[in-house]
This record gives sequence, structure tokens and C-alpha cells, in this order.
Amino acid sequence: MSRQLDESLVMSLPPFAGLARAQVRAILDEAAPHRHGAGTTIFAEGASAMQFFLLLDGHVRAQRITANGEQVILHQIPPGELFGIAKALGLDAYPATAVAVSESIVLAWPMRLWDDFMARHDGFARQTFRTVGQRMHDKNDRIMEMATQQVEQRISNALLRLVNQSGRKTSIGIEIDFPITRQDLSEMSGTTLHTVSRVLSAWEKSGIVQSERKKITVVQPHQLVLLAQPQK
Amino acid sequence: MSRQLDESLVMSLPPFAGLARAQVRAILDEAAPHRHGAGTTIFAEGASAMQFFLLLDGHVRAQRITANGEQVILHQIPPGELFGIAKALGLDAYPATAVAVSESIVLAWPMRLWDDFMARHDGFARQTFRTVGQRMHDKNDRIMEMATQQVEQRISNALLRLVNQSGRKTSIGIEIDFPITRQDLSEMSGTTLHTVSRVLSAWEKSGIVQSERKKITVVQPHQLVLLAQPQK
DNA sequence: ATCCAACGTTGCTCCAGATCAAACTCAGCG
DNA sequence: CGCTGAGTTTGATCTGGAGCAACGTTGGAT
Repeated sequence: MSRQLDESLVMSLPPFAGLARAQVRAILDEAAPHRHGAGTTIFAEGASAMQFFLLLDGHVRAQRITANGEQVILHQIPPGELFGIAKALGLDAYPATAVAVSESIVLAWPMRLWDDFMARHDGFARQTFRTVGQRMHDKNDRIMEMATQQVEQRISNALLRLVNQSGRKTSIGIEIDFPITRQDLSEMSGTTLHTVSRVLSAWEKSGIVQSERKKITVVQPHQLVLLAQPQK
Repeated sequence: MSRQLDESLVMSLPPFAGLARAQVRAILDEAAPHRHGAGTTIFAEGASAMQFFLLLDGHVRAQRITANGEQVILHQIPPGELFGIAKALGLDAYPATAVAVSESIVLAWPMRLWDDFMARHDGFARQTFRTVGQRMHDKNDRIMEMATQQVEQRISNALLRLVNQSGRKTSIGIEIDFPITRQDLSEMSGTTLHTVSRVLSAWEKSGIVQSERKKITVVQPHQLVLLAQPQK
């Protein structure tokens, strides 16, 4: 908190792209940096939205619990993205719980600065709209998948989304660069960890993916894309 | 198009609430009113977003088609709401197809006025955020339902959403005030028209709903709410 | 008045995937 | 270094609801 943040940290990120160094300086001076360990809750569903956030490093997921106690992962936030932006949705409380998936570095601003940011920096506003639009699009895709596709398709789509968002190229393929369990994947695709395990085993056998405990590497992305296609 | 629109038409609607009559006059002078017969497409998915719309009367639904040719209803727009607001999502093309469910009256503005509207009328901006937030919330709910609930729950939830949005009180209960088929309901809840038909028949037998061709009346809303609860 | 297409119902069969059960693997901790 | 609990695998069984088929109903077109 005492250490001063470097402007270059955020100047290249979409929300602040194109701002002068002095502007970025002013923005950073209002931000509180935080470190969240893996598994830590950053804010809870229903809590009054006092702050909005920028994920500098790590991975954060938005999730909710059903009346039953079942968890559903609604969205996964990649580094460089804004989150907790309740104001952009006309809300006063967070609509979901945000949890750090892996060790994460986050900047937090008091929500009272929101309107000011939106009005003063039109790049910030534009990027916010784009982010919201992107999320809406993802959710629409997911609804369509869950309404029409088989489990295997849904799992491929969920995995492809993660690859596109957080894939890291390695020698054998593209690796999801944060810890992910079968259970997580099942909560993203509306199935059970058992089914995910079976499907991944089958894929491993046919050489499409390679996986260890909490780690998945997609070896043949193209095959996965084919599997994700609605087939019938 | 030649007949002048009356200010009172829109002054009470959320997006324009609190504006002076003269301001509303100016806004209306830029609007093109349109009538769309039931079943008509207002704009198609992927088309360049040249206009944004306000639904004055009728019902419009946002839908998409899968690669398979299966249709999914993503959202239903009630009278008084803005739609086709691609700019609010940072998009240049409409993300879904908009179809009039029943005879609908719509105001259309050229999209170039969007930024101006957002900047000049903060009630308009606020209402836009709220609408987007509401839709996001609906989609999250739907994702959670489809991930965790049984068909009967999902159908009840879909029906309840329609009741809340477009229910009209009658002597026997609350009627959905636009034509709706079993097929429609199945496209809203990710199931088949056969299953919807069976479920509705069962509900009719137990007195929860009453239905005719293209018409559904919820007789015991409370029972429906109970059914919608995740149970197990 | 008749026809036809859209809409709705219902029985039967079948299977994808949930559920139940049990065992295995491994990372981290005392 | 052995223990424990989280994560994973795999088999066996069961079932919700899709798919298929056939028929019934109704409102609007001609």
C-alpha cells in the first residue's frame, strides 16, 4: 500500500489506454492495491458495492450458489479486466461472489469515483461497454449451448473459452494457466465432476488433451473445436 | 410517419422520465415510428446496428439460431423498454434477431444519436445501465437454472418470468398477455415442446394453470413459485 | 362449408448422463 | 516419513426426459 505503483503497469491495459502519464498517475493514486491468495473471496454476492476492481495479475471467478447449495461458475475474469463494476449494471450490490482462483493482484477504487471515471475518460467508458458486451455475449453462448448441446460439446466449449482467455503456449500444446479441477469444469458446463472426468479421460486417450492434477493442456485445439460443434 | 407523436406517449417511460416536455419533443422529432406485425423480424442477428429502438406497445423477442438450425429465445422485451442497443454493449452489429411476437409499435432512432442521448440525458443513461443489468441478471439466473435444475423447475421459472413481465390479471388468474406456444416455452427453457405439453397438462390437472391454444393463465401463482424452487 | 397447416396431446422406447459406490493418487503437513 | 484430505478414476445401476410416432383440435384462408 505504501509502495507507489508504476504507471506502466496499467497504461497498456485497455481501460486506460491512450491516457497521458499524468492522468494515469492521478488514477493510480486513488487506487488501493491488494493481494488475494488462491481461494480467497474478494467480495460476496449481495454485498453493497463499495469498490470496483482491476485485475492486474492472477485469475478471478464470479460464482453463485443455488438455494440447494450447488455452486455455478458464471464467469471467469482474465488479467487486465475490470470487475465488480456493479454501477455499470445499475446495481448497488454485487450480483455474484468474486473468488481468486490463483494468487491475484488487484487494484481497487472506491465506487464513488465511478461516474467520474466514466465521464472523464471516454476510453474507460468505451472499454467498460465492451467488457459488459463481451460478457453478455458469453452468457448468450452458454445459454444456447446448455439449451441445445450434449455434455461433451458443452465441456469442449467451456474448455475452449478458457484456452482463448487464459491459454499459455507450451511445447506440447496450450495449457490453462491457472489451477483447474474437474469439479470446476463441471460447474462451468452444468454437469458433474464424474462426467467431466470420463470425458477428459476419453480425450486423453485420443490425444486431444493431456492433464494432470489441477492442470489441463490442450494438445490438439483443432480437434476440440470440432468436438464443440453441435453435431447431429 | 407524418402524424406527429404525442409527448405523453414516452414521458412516463423510464428512459425519458424527468425530462422537460420540450426535450421530449426534440427527441420524438428524431424518432421514426414503425408498426411490426406479429412474426415480423425487426432486425437480424449480425446486421449492422444502424438504429436503436423503444418498444411502445406489443412484445418483441430476441432469439438466435444454432448451427443446427435450432432456435433459442434469449430474451423477451416488454413494452416501455429499449432494445437493439448494441452501442451500450460496445457492438457495431446486433447480437441477436429481434422478432415481434404480437403486433408491435416501435420507435426507432438512428444510432448516431446514441452517444448524444447518453451524454445529454443522464436519466437515459441510468435507465440503459439498469436495463442491461437486468438482462445480465436474467441470463445469470437462466444459466444457473439450466446448470442445476430439472425441466419442470426450468419451465416454471420461464413461465414466472413471463408472468412478472407481461402478466395481466383476469378473473381466474394471471394471463400471459401475448400469444405463446408450447414450442416457445420450450425454446425459453431448453427442452422440447413435448415435455412442455406434458408438464402443462399435469399442471392443468392440478389446477395450477389453465391454458388454451397460444394462451396460458396462471391460476395459482404461489404453487408455481413453489414448483420453481430447486427441490431435493 | 371445407380444407389445411399450425398447434397440441399422449403413449412407447431408449439412452445420455446423473447417481451411487469404491478405490486410487498425490501434495502438503505435522 | 507416514498420514490425511483433496482431487481423480472407473464400474454398475437407474431414470428423466428426449425422440419417435400417431392422432386430435382449431382457427383462418379460400
